[in-house]
Amino acid sequence: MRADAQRNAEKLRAAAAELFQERGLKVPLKEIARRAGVSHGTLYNLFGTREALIDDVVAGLAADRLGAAAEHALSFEDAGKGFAYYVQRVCELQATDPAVADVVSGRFPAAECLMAICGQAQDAATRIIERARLAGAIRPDFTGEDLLLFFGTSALLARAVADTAPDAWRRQVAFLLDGVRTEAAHGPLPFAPPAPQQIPDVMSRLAGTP
Amino acid sequence: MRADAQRNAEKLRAAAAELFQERGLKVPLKEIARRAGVSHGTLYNLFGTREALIDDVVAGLAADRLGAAAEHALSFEDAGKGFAYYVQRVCELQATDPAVADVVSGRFPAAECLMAICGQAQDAATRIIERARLAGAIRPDFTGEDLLLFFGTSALLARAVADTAPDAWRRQVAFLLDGVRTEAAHGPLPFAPPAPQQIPDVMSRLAGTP
DNA sequence: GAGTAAGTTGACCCAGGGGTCAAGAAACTG
DNA sequence: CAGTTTCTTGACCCCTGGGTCAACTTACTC
Repeated sequence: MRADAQRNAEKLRAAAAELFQERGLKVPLKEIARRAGVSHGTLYNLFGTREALIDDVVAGLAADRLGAAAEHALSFEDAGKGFAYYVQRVCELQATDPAVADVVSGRFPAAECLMAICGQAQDAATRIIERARLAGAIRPDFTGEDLLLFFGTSALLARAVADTAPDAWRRQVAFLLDGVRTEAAHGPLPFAPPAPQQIPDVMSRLAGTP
Repeated sequence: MRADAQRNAEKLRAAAAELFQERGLKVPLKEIARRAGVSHGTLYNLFGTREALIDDVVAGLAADRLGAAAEHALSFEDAGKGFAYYVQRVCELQATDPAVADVVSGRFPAAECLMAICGQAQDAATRIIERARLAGAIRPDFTGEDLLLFFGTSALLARAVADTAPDAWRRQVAFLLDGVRTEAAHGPLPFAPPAPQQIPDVMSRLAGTP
């Protein structure tokens, strides 16, 4: 590979990393090229497909973060607390990084590494749930699939509220946790709900252009 | 208005009603015209904007359904049961009719009648929640805004699972209800979770082209 | 410092959706 | 039935995004 190609690939990786993190994995490729200061032809030339770029730029990072979350969750003495930590942490990652949200949601089935990560995350989730269930901390009929669906909706919510009420998703997480754990008590809710006048904005983002 | 224009408007209303119900309120207008057997120019001519068409075709229907749900919810002796009914019923409406889902989500802020309905639904929700709270059936920190956000995510989930696991959303509703009510007991979950092999499909729909 | 291989560019193609409008067709009206 | 008004049509414009490729530039090699 020629030196200038190497440089361009680097510029493209940097631009992609930025844009993926800002706006998710389906940012227009031409925009990535623009930010990298390079023709979009070059992007296609060096990476071929969006999936390859994603695998190259995002996969490792996402794997690290999700892996760390799972590991930490399993290190808790209290399996129930570990479970709660995991759910919150993954949602937090999704909220702070749209790219991670897209990874967890499996939005790009064609990106190989990414799907592998997705699978690992799912396995981790299953283990964490199983552990909490055996400890009697969560209802026995809660499954990994339930959690994944929740993550999917939570990712969308987090993105929808990001500019308006960036912590609104935390309340939904709290409802889920309270709906799933066996202990009766409701903990106090984190943060206030969005103000009524924020709702139209948030709702339209939720359903609108993702 | 000329007789043929009247006829065409009727054909367009019918086609729009069908397509809105099948695929939600952001179906391409040209497709509506195509199904009506009419040029898209005629659609623009007779209705002007998508919002006008929506107001004309969907608003009344949605208002009726949501209104009936609210009314029935308030007719329950047990305020907590009324609340649970309302949440389930609204989600059910969203699941069976993408158009209603879009109405509840406020996806089209420019459609006047529709926004009015949205406001009414919100008021109803607030009343139902307030009643349940006063009866001590739900946690006191749960608000109408929380419920609306939940409806927003639930609409997306229901649509995502529609073809694959059409009742998967019911479990998330159950988690919410259990997370929100003051009684300790978890009811049995409605339906099984989606099968693991269904998850990729569902997740990609959740995040994918809405 | 040529010659050659490698890489870059931007004009170009496509599809899909929103929207407009001059010309032609159809329905009323007297 | 002719004249007038209303309505319809489909070609046309816009835009965004994905993707390709011939012609040009640049870097490496001898």
